[in-house]
Amino acid sequence: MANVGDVARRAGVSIATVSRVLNGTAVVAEDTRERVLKAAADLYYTPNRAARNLRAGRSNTVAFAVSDIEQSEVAAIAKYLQPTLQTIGLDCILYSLAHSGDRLMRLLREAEQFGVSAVVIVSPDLADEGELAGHAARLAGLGIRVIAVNNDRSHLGIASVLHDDVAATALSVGHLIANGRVPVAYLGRHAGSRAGQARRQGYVTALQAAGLPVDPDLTWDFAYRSAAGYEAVDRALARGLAFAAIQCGSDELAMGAIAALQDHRIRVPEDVAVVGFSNSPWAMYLRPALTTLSSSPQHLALAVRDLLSGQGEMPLRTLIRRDFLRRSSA
Amino acid sequence: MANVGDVARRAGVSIATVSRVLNGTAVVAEDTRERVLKAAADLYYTPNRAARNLRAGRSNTVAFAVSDIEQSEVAAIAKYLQPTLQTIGLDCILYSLAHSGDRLMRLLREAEQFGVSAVVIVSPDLADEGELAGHAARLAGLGIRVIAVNNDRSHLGIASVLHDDVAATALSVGHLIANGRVPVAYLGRHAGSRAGQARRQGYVTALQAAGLPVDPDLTWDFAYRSAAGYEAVDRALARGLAFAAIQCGSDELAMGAIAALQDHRIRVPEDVAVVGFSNSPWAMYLRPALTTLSSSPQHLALAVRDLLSGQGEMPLRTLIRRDFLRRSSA
DNA sequence: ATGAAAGCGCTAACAC
DNA sequence: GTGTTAGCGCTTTCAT
Repeated sequence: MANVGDVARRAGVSIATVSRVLNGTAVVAEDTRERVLKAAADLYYTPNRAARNLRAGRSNTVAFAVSDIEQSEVAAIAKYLQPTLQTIGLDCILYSLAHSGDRLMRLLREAEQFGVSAVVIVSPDLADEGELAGHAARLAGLGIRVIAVNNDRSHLGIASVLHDDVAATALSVGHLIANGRVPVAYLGRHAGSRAGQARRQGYVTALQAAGLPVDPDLTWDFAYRSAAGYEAVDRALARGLAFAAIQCGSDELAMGAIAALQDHRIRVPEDVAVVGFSNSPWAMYLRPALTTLSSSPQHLALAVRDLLSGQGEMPLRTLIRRDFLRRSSA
Repeated sequence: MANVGDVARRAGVSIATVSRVLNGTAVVAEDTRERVLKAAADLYYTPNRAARNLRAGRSNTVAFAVSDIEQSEVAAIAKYLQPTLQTIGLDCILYSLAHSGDRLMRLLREAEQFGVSAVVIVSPDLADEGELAGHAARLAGLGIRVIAVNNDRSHLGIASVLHDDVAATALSVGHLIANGRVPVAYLGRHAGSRAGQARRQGYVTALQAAGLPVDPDLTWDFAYRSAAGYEAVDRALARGLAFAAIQCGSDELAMGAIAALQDHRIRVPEDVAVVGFSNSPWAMYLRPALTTLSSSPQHLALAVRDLLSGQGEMPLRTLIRRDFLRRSSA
């Protein structure tokens, strides 16, 4: 593999001139310039990343830390984030957190060693907030930016790009109430999840705005996956709870919930309306087609790019709206 | 950030000794060893990756090239691959191909520049085979391994780790036939997909083994997503085609297919049986619960790890079986 | 406008 | 058993 020395020799110039031409750092005589470019092309020269990084003290890679890449909204973000960041010369290193707070802290602790220039966290999981804020501040001092996506960590001084989940859930639950679908239950993990808390907050807001009581029995704190949705509804029915609608914290949960309802011979939407969250690609192909809240992974990706390419201050909070997508399930 | 020099100074030794202790490359007196370790710990020393990579001429990162991270089987592989490779000191750089052959070729062409030590391709898309084989051979010469996952590229000399899709589909279609669910249709992209071709091959094998004709009208070549599944079945019904079962090339397709059948008031499984492919986390929460073929992303990840950690020859083909998971849809 | 040379942090070959 | 030193490939002063 050719290096600057090879190119310099072939072009009959010094390595400094090669560097100048290739990086456009200084004015070089036109004919020299052309000789260098020709030589570089002839030799299929490509700069060595490790050497560049060593020299620069930076790495142009961001750690993309995800709680669970199998969740549809997380996968959608990954899909758009990688190509978007590539346009500004950044690579994405995938880092699976597997819902482990320890793994997140380890990543933050070792971010320097990892040699990343930024950490993008896509994990709703709760974490030791003091430790998180501490790491973020320390890394900021080292020039390593920490960004939270689809989760609000702005109160920790961490730049956060997210959907307005409070408003979204309030909008959706408002619709359910307006259509007489009461009482409304809320199904979603929130004890251990920032995003879950925001979503539940919207639910509570809508109930209060309508002057309805918040029944603790109708908030079911379960994980995001379909299995959890099934189990939650199955248990609620076993307890004899009455409800006319379920607002879910994810489409996967909604799918599990609908399965449980159908297994109990409860019709959706006639007997119980169900609303999902974040419009998975398959949501409109469930039967009944799933009513849900929209998701804009492209917008999230662009906002992250802007944060990472911007030089100065980063806005601490970027909010993206979700729309109510009415289909058949509610 | 502390470096070897800082540690050496603090421990009162030379940088070479620090390196020896930290890497265990040579015997060092016990007390010296301890002083060095203490100093390193005190200074929170962590080796600089760029320097290491530059020195070693390697990078310990693998490019994880995926056609579409939103597809459930691809996401599952990503989920297991990253932590598995981390155990042998490799990072995964995510690289979205977005089903573009050009992007794959660019990645292969620039793999050196990218500084990756291996490329793991998880893309069923067809590509220019000559070019692909050429790049793989060139990269092998440079010590950069190319591995195909969930796709057979072994005929190009590329080490491939995959499920035995031919056997899996044959098994499943055999079941359908044995239960009198004929004629069986096949729904899945195969004109542009290696994996799709293998799956269809299994379908043809099963039909022939049973002495049944292969009706070209009953092979529907559509993309993997739910929307495509819906469209395929909708069109088949509009054409008045008769069939008693559909073997699908993915669970997403099966979901779309079931929606289309139900919209046409055709009952699943009573009128038409439907089988998916690769057991998505949500497959058992569809109603009817989706009969499908199992998937073993953990096994794939382990096999990839073995290929990447092995020094000598890599087996050109590692096959992992899929089981028939009988649920309600067939 | 161009070249010589230093140095980023690390490892390993070579002394002693 | 330990220290000295060269050098991986690159960018950037500092000269000229």
